[in-house]
Amino acid sequence: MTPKELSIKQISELSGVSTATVSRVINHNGRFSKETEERVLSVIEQYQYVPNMVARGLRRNASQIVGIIVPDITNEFFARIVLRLQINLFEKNFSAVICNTNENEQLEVSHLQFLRAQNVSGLVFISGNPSHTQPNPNYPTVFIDRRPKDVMAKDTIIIESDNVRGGYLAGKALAEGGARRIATIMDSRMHTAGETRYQGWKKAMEEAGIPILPELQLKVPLVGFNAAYESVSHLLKSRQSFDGLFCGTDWLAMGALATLHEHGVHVPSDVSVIGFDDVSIATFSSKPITTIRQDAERMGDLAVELLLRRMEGEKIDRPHRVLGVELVRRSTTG
Amino acid sequence: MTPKELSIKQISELSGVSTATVSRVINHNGRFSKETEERVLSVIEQYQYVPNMVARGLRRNASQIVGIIVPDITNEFFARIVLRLQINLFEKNFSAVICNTNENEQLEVSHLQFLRAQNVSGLVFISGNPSHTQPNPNYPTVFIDRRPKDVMAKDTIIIESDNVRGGYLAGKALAEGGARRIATIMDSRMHTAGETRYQGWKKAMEEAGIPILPELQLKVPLVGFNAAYESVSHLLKSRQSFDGLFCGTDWLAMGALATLHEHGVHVPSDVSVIGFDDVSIATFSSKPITTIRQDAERMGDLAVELLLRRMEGEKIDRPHRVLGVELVRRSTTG
DNA sequence: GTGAAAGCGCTAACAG
DNA sequence: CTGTTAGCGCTTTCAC
Repeated sequence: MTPKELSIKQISELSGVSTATVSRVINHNGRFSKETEERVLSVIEQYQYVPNMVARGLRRNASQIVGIIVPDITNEFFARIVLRLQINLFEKNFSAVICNTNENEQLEVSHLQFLRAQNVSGLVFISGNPSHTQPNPNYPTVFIDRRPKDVMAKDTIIIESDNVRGGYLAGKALAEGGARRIATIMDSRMHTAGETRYQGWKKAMEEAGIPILPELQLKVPLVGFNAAYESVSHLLKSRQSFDGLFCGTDWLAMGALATLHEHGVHVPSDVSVIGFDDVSIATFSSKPITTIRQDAERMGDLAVELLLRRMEGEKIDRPHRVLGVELVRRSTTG
Repeated sequence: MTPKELSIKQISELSGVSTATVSRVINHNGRFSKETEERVLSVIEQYQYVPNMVARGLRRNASQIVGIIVPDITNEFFARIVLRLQINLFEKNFSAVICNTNENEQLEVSHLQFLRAQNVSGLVFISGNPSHTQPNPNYPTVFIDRRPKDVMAKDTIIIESDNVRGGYLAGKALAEGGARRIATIMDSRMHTAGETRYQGWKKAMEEAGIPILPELQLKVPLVGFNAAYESVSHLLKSRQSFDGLFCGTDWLAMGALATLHEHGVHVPSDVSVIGFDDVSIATFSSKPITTIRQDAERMGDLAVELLLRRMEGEKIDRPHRVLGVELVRRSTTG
């Protein structure tokens, strides 16, 4: 079914040289004369010949493919990262195979196996765990957003936001806004990103002398609107009072805001709310959300840079990069 | 750099048979005994052997890769389609290479060439033009959302929403809401999706006996918030009065809503607004948007089904599929 | 500067 | 049922 493309063989015949020479010309490997080069190049141009990367990949044991593992491409924050990855990779002549895991470990394992079969040159985990398949060959890998659970080599490439600082900024803003009974709502899977945000928040609480009330620390299994909606709704019904809420993501904040609104709780006068990520909903929500901004684009850029360098076999000086975050004040805080 | 995986050769040695037999076992091609099968399978299991798809692809002239061309993965509507594509493809043992074109034809051509080099088995264009590279081999292809410009074979697979009806529903709703001076804001590139929406809207206008005022028909080069914001702002300043606005996408509606709000124009009492797509912002915007819902998921599912069938060489009975749309009433219409 | 030939990992005739 | 062999398109020694 797939149409037959013409091969290096035909090009070699058409230009009256051997395939070896054509290959050299294509790869700028020298050892050919100016004239042959021109001739070959013109034939290539004329016939719109495109070298078969699959064959090259087989021969060189290096496809030009990078696998990207992401929980959900539909999540804007991840999509923004993926977009940058794709753009940067393409510029360097790599293609990106995207795999959505939906946070499902089982699925992640299958994807990994699949990527292995595709002989990918490298791997990018966005907010994912590296699956623990025993003989998981050491592909050049970079982790974005979430640190791998397992203890890993010192030179593991990790790119993440300064989540501790993000949590801290959020907690501090809430405290300075006068909140004293502060709730949090976090992803219950408590990967490092969530964990560290929570740590930062705790630090801010300590500094402000605000007690951490266990009954106000919500955990949700899913990271979306509905989970927060229900969880906060439950909290409200249990008559726990609170005047501040730190949400692990903007969408969690959206869900919370919806419940709050329905229960007649006014934001920010009754309760101040802070999100995380700064995706577009934070700007355009009915009540624009005060949030912690992460630089998704920078993450994507950096990831490709480091991955490519690692693939070249270069030693990465600082494999663990922590990117700055920023508090963006909008309408959910006073 | 890429780690060396073990090959069919080693597996064959390990299990004391020829590579041919191993291959047969792997591919369920019969012609081997129950015992050899078990032995080979157990070796494969034990060593976690994964056949190299690159080599197989080379030999069979059919990679297990499908190329996806999409303007912008960051656009939720497209992301939702891509997600379904990826999930469905993976289920059938295909991987998806995502290429963002940012609506740039030049870039699209490069991507296509690249995919050609990767020897993809098929192509999915989401809202894209098939580039007009002359010797563009006939890869099995499906178009989603936007019809290719060029005249194409009768059996071209196209999956799109019933945009005419969508535009019609929007126009009708606006008219029934009492609007008489109705503006539109559309993508100026006027691909078929936008074009047909506009046609439907015109039809509704005619039916309602509402004149189409050229000065109220806005075109924007980009499909985002800012473009609409500025365009509508300009319209407002020019003192053209209008009481209805049909937007080509929800994000266009968002931008319009923002300007309207800033100029003290109340929605929906002064102006009714309708969007298109029904992405999440339509639900969660400060003013939930009345919009035309498209079924992105269904598009993705259908696309994979038809693409796979085409790749199998099957003849597709109805290659042009038009999916139903639905008016979702929210707060921007009375 | 150029070509012949081997081989990447796999599949598909073709023999037996 | 099983093995031998050729070859997919390309790169890469190794000769010349």
